[in-house]
Amino acid sequence: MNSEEDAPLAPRRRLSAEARRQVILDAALDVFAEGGFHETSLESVASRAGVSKALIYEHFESKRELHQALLETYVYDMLERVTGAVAAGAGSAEARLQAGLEGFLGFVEGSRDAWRMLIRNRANADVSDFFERLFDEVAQMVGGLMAEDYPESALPEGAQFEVVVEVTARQLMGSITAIADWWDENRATPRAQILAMVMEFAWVGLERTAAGDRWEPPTA
Amino acid sequence: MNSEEDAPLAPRRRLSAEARRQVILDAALDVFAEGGFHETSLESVASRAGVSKALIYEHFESKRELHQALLETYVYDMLERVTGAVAAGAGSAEARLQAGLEGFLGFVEGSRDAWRMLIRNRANADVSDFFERLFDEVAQMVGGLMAEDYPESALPEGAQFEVVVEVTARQLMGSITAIADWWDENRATPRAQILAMVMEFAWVGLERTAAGDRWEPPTA
DNA sequence: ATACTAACTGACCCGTCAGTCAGTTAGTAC
DNA sequence: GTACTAACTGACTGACGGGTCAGTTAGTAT
Repeated sequence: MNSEEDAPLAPRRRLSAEARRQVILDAALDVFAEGGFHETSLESVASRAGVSKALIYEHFESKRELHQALLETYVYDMLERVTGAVAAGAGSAEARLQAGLEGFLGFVEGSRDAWRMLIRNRANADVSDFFERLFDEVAQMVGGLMAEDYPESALPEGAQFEVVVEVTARQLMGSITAIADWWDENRATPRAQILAMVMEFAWVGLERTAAGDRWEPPTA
Repeated sequence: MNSEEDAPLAPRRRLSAEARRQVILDAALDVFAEGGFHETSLESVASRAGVSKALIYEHFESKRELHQALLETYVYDMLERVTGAVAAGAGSAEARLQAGLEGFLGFVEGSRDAWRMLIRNRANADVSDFFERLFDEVAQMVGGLMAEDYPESALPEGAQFEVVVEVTARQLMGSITAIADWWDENRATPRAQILAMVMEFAWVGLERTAAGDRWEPPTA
């Protein structure tokens, strides 16, 4: 137990509007990261920020707006990191995936609470909108990758190319978010190892799918 | 709009305790499948069941107990399907994964609302306990698979074998649940196609990881 | 000192919801 | 019919939480 005041716990009296707003945002991130939107009361945000609930309403119109302000901040941050990394990456799809992943893992590592807030609130409509945006990025990358090599002949019976892209991108995202989720609670593992494990599992499958390999049910 | 009464909407008057309990459970599954635990009121369960809220308390001690009764039912159902299929599957790991997947997809297809209830309530402690149980099954399978072939030399620097198993199993589960989630809202795609796409993406990576393939960062 | 403004609060309102209880009524037994 | 039981309900309570408002007080300007 630290008898010293933890930064946001005692920000006593009369800050500028700007500064107070930030204190509230930090407290809210903290609290929303622990539970879902509905499970979290504004009162708990207020007490975490060392401030009365009424003051929150001087800075935000509603609980939802406060929540969205947080999303906006971190979502842009994260999308930038990922798409920035992908765009800056060298030409090969493998290098681009790697770069995007590194950007993503960097975000999870650096903004632990923000990441928690996102996964703990997956059910929230605003949050799932965000994941959809991120998904679009991933799908575009996968689509680009597959468009290069994927032979018509590899399509499963009656399936459309777009469906294969979509499903593959969903799986990729599913495995990556699952690992980020796990990593968040097992920080001992260094980032480079996580990256290697994702690439081993996901890249291999992705590459072969993109190249048009088909899986045949083993004949019993 | 169907002017006929939809099954659970008009179960008028004086059922046996047994039968009424079932009506309530069905209604609850329906309603919990739409939103989270906290977002769903008992009043809405009651009106869905065509019954007063007080009656629910004749059959269940609390909202939580009702929710858990649902989980218990479907969780056992699902675990049985998956582990049963895995156990019954032929010897090869590939065949066992395929069988488990088929069991899983069969559950998602046949118990749509139950599956929705599970993913919409992922944040709920009871539900995540369930996913952990399912994960244990998957991890055991992956562990068994890797134990056969995985060469010591393939371990990333300083990583433990169990970590590689755990992370690989998490990725596998992540990609499978992501696809089930998508499939739930895109039923046009037949089950066999979903199966093929998972096997193409996930099995390939899994197999190679298990065999000890290592991913090397491309030299820039 | 006085006045002014903007940060800040305590106490309140009101809707919602889990959970309770005193009864009412449908079915059954005689 | 009467009596009994078990299914069932309406009207309630108490807690909680989002949102409001009439003020109070810290800082600043003159």
